[in-house]
Amino acid sequence: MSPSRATLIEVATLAETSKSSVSRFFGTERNKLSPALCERIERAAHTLGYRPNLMARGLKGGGSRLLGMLVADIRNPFSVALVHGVEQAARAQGYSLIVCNTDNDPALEQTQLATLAAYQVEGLVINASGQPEAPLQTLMHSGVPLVLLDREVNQLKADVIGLDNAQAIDMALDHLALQGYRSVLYVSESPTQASTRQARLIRFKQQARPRGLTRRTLLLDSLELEAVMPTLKAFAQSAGPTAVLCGNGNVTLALARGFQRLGLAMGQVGLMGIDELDWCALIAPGITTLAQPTDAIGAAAVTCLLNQLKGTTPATVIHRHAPRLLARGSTQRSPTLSSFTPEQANNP
Amino acid sequence: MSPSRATLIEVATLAETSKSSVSRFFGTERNKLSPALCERIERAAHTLGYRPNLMARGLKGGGSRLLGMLVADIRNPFSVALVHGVEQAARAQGYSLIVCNTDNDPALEQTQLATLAAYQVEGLVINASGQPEAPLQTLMHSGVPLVLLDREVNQLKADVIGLDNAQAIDMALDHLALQGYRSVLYVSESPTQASTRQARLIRFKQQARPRGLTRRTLLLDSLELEAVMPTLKAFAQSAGPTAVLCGNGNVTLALARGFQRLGLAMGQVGLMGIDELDWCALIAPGITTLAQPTDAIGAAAVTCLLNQLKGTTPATVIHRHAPRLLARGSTQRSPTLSSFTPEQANNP
DNA sequence: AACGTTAATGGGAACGTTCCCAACTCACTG
DNA sequence: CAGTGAGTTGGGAACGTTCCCATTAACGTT
Repeated sequence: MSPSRATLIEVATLAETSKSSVSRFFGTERNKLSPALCERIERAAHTLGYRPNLMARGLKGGGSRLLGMLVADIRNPFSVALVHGVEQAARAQGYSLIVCNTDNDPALEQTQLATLAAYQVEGLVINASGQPEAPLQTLMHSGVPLVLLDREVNQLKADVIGLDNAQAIDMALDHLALQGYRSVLYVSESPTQASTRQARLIRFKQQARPRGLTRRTLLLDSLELEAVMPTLKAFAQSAGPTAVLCGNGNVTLALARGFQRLGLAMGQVGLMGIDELDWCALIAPGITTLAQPTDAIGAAAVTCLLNQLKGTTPATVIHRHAPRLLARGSTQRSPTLSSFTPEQANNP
Repeated sequence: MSPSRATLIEVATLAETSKSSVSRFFGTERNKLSPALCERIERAAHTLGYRPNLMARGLKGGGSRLLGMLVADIRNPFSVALVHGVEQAARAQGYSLIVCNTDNDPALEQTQLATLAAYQVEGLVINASGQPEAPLQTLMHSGVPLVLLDREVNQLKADVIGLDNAQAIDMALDHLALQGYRSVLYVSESPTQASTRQARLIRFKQQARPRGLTRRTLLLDSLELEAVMPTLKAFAQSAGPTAVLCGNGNVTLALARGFQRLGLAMGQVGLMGIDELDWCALIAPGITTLAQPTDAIGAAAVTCLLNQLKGTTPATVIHRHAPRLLARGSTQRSPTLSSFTPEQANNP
């Protein structure tokens, strides 16, 4: 009834050879086989529809060819872009990716980590939501290669790959200053858990004044409109040409809502965000953003992982990637009167 | 140096018992063990930091506790929402999910399918990008439970779970008619590959006229603005209050761009989309959408899969889920003059 | 002609589990 | 007091691979 999957041995029998040879054929030693045998095996495998059982392979030293990835929030488009980059790079190297979402829940994160480990992944890409220092320490100690993506974990001495946050903040401030804004409000979600948020916030505090900008910050536990409005309202009425800088995509969304609710004209009050989103070019007059090179970051993570696996360090992996500035109308103080089009908005 | 993972046997030795008992402890037969033994094993496992090797378990009949999911386009927010729903439900049932993205590439789809099968997944959730009929047929035949998500596959006799497309189109048409539009343009990506697109298109063609609506369709191979503009321009100038209905989220994005480029006022020319997106409430005056219950759909898929696994069919799984109408300004012909706010826009 | 040397193959033992079956211990029954 | 049965426990054989080592054949070299 159910002709459950063919096995190595069945192929061997049909090809009139031994399991060793068939194993070699599907492994890395195909060149050690005579052309004749190769062809017999090929044919047998094909008629039986044979596919190696990766579980069995993973069991015996051959390696599971599996990479694990932990994502803090799979519904965040930025995270998804990272997943996409990592998956693509992994596939290119012959690895599969098992993705676990933690929904920003540190407890769930621990569970998922255990699960990933249980599947004998050969390497782990971690976009942490909490600070799972202990379990990761254990994992590293037991020889599992490990790369942190976007966010660091406290004391953990591991490779971290992500945006060059300092450069990003600098670029943002330079752009805002150049556009004539004199006072900047930096809005971020609570930076206690995520290293990236801290790094950006600190850099902002250091670098605003040297550029002649008055600075102010707003740290949010919730992105509800109610949490945003009072500060935004007060800030919009304060002195000097003012601009708001958003620490990530979610914040940009929240503030775009805030602007709309207050009837603020983007540009007149500047609005700029880190992370590029589908709709940023769409909302008139277009929201200026710093786009992260997510595919490159994902690929770098995989490269880094495989380097660790091989023990070699052939190509240097770039840990801090530069963002790309997409300048649009939301940081232009006096809008050109020509009608706005997405095309114009997409070009810096 | 690397105290690689503890094994069942090591735990058994430390607990001074047999591997059978330890296996029972971590399996489903813990109740067959005496409390004393349980505690010894518990302690031993804890001091050794033991975690069962799921690869080994998967090898011997115990089941891999792995579910596979194939996603057509992981960068589509709708797909991600489905992944989230499936993952959540799977976890609740003690299963892990391995997600493979096919980037809408049928060739890649075949590869990924093979990979998933190679990992001995216990069940498969397929959001097809092509028509991988043959490989799926094989898979089903070899006893792997299988559920199609959102899209059907030609001749394949398998459960399909997704939106009630007919109801969705009916709801959209009802809404548009009620709002006073008389002529509707339905825009969809090429419906050759995706059953969902076909179903919606057909229903639209059937149901528009009975509601007194003049109908027109636009099928797109590309979502580039150039492909959209001519038809949109012509349609906007045609007779009767006109409205555009978008077949999915991507199309909604493309048409929002088109409206903007032409300087069309949303509402005056209606705009409505299937799939809810972050920014639909944000773009003044808010885009009316039909939201899919993605979590419910994902959960239903898992339930369906597990029913097949158990052989029982306890609870009936709803295959056709109803959408939820989010009425906003983009389908309101004469905008109320009160200032637009997202809050108002979110309530039907 | 006897001897390495290399290339191509085959046979078994692992890998860490689960599952089947056997064995042992009790407490009860007849 | 043997016999039955349930409740526990242990021993071994799988599962489908890979890897190590042994074997064979073929080919030069001395």
